[in-house]
Amino acid sequence: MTHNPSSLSRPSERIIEAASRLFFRQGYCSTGINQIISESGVAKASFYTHFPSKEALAMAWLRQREERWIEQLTERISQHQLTEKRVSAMYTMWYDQIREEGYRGCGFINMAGEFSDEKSPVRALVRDHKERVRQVVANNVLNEYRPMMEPEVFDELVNTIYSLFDGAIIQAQNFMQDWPIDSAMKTSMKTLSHYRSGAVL
Amino acid sequence: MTHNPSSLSRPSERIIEAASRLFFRQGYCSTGINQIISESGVAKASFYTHFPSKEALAMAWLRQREERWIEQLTERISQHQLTEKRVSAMYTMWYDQIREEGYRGCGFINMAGEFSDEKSPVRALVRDHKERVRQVVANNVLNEYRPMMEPEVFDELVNTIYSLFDGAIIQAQNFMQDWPIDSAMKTSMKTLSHYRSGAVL
Amino acid sequence: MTHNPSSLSRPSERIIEAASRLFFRQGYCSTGINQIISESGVAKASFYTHFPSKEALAMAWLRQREERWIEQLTERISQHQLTEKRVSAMYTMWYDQIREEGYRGCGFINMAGEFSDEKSPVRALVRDHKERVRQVVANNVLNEYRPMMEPEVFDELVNTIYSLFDGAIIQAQNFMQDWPIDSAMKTSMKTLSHYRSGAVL
Amino acid sequence: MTHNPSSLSRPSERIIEAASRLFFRQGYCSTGINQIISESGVAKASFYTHFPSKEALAMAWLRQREERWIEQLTERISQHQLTEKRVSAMYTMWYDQIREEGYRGCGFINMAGEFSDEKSPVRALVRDHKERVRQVVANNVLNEYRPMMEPEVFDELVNTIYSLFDGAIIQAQNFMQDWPIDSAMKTSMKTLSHYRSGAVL
DNA sequence: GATGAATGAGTCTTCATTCAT
DNA sequence: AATGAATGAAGACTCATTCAT
Repeated sequence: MTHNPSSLSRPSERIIEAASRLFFRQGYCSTGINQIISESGVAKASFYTHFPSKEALAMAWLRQREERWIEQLTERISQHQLTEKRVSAMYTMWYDQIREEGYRGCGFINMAGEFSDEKSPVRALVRDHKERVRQVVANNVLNEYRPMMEPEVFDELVNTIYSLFDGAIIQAQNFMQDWPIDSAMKTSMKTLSHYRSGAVL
Repeated sequence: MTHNPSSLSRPSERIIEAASRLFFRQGYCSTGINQIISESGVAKASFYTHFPSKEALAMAWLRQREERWIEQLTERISQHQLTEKRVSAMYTMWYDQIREEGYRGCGFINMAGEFSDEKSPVRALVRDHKERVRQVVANNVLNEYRPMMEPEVFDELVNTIYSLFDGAIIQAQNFMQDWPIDSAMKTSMKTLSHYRSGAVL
Repeated sequence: MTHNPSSLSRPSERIIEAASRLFFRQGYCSTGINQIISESGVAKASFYTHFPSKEALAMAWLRQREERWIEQLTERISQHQLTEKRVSAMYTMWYDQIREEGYRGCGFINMAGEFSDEKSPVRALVRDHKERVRQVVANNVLNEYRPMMEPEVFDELVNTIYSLFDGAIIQAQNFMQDWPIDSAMKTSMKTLSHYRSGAVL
Repeated sequence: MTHNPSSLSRPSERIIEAASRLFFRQGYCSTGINQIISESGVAKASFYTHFPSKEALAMAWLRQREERWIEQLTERISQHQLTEKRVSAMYTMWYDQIREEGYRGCGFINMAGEFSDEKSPVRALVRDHKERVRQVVANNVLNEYRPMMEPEVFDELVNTIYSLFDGAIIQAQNFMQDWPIDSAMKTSMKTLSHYRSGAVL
């Protein structure tokens, strides 16, 4: 019966949807509660019946983003059997993002940058996210390689691929160009083949 | 009458000194003008006689930081002849930083994260800085390798080393641990040897 | 399912019980509806089915407090026959209160202080309470003295004893010490003996 | 050159003047910063350049009131030599107040009632004020009696007179009538004569 | 060059209350 | 009778900036 323009019926969903857009594009500090409520079409007090604080909303958003992000990542990866294809699937995810209007890099990293206290729960969320991505790299992307080498060597490989990935995201955000992604993908491929060939042992 | 060691004579220096500390540790948005003037001991109006705006102060700080940073980087690098030693000199610079109380990653990247408009002059400064670091990698660190390979291959090498470096900084900030630095250094070394051995041709 | 000792079955009772605690300890203005409903375990809308407004709740609480207070006072007084003992019974009631954690003086007086409009029904309730206490002093405490003196002298005695009592309560709250109670009790005793001896006639 | 309607040139004075009126008449909680700034004609931010918080303003007001109050009290007392006249001078001060539009009792007591935490600096101010009044009673009002009796007896007398005084103020506020003042003054006089006649030794 | 005072617009959050179910 | 959701108005306070001296 309710058909408002933002198309999401439940207020808390509309709030998160607005926060998602605004926190990601403008940053946490630069986005005020006023903007969030005006764009989500709820009253200020209504906002606070759904979220105890602005920070709590940020965390709700990050949790949702985490869920969807991991879901999308694993789904894309699972469409390939070959490890190399899986690695490149990770990067093509970013290719799509980077082309969107107003690319802003990794939402998690950006949020962490605005919470200087490393004990902040937001920082913990970001750490958890990054750790989970690392696990996806280990268990879903590179798992085929695990039996081929010593555990510490495998861990080293995982860390390398993962660091290349993160560095590329940052640099792509910084330069607003593709080459960091390309470069990291190429290096990742070479690294893979070297580890596979046993050159690193 | 006040002669503590950190008190600098000229107001504008004291302001930048305070901004340096506060912008880096707390972030740009989370640091108010009031805190800056109170910690630098100047009157509010005096601040605005030295800097036209908060953003201008941020830029002045970044320019100073850029200068000192490149200076320190090139100096450390120039103390070694061997390329491998030079690469490891880059990383040891971060080892020192990461151990300081309240490590906050790369000040430039963090600032860029708070200026969402990619056309902002602050963003330009950050891009310039990162580009300049890339040039240091190419001209001061890896220059010995340049004649050994095709230009595009050399560029690829530079990008790889540089991306590994940036990724490590981010992840060290995120996890507040050493391993990303270690991992990136190791991978850098291997990458070097592979490129040197011509395996990548 | 929740069966803690302080949980009362009927919602309106639980609400008054919470209000009693909170209004008394924190004051009327400083206590929000939210805290009252959260501590009484009822929904916000349920609160308003039982009480038309926050002020109405305050009045309900004061009425209950009035009832219990007078009841307790008269009961304590009635346990003694001697007028002096009865007077001291009034004060020992406060001795017990003053030793409780977070003594806050007279709940009625404190409420009156937060309702600046003297025409407010809350103010009327407080006036009624104080008048009733005065009547207890006249009819239950000092009644033995009434036939001994002219009516206006008796009224004077009643007012004196009662004012000493109220002054002591205020000062005990202010200084958080016993001496005002002690002092007022002593003076009350002396006053009694003087009036009895006819010195005041 | 500046002749604004509120006639006080300096903003901080205008703010305290407004606060004085509003805090006293409406109470602390019921008076918002917005009302204070609108009635004193300063911008919100200007308020906060003069006072760090609402509570700090309340304290500034109480300090000013304390000063003026003690000043006025001692001056009135000093106009009489006879102890009985001095005591009655204390009470006539209240007679004047009580007749003003919107009598609200003792500003200090009312403030204390709104700060439930007895460790609050406001509470400390109120305690200090009341203690100072007690000292005025001892040193300026009853000092003539001091050599006539044992120290503890004198203290007892002081406490009694002072408690009668405070009780009268509260009750006058409560009933909005004169009789508590009359009654307390009469009792004070009798108490004086009894102590003087040595009846209490 | 330096400064204390002033400011409009904004910050996040809470208020007591009402509505639809 | 009970409730989860919604709200306009107000709460205290901070923002980066400007002005008169």
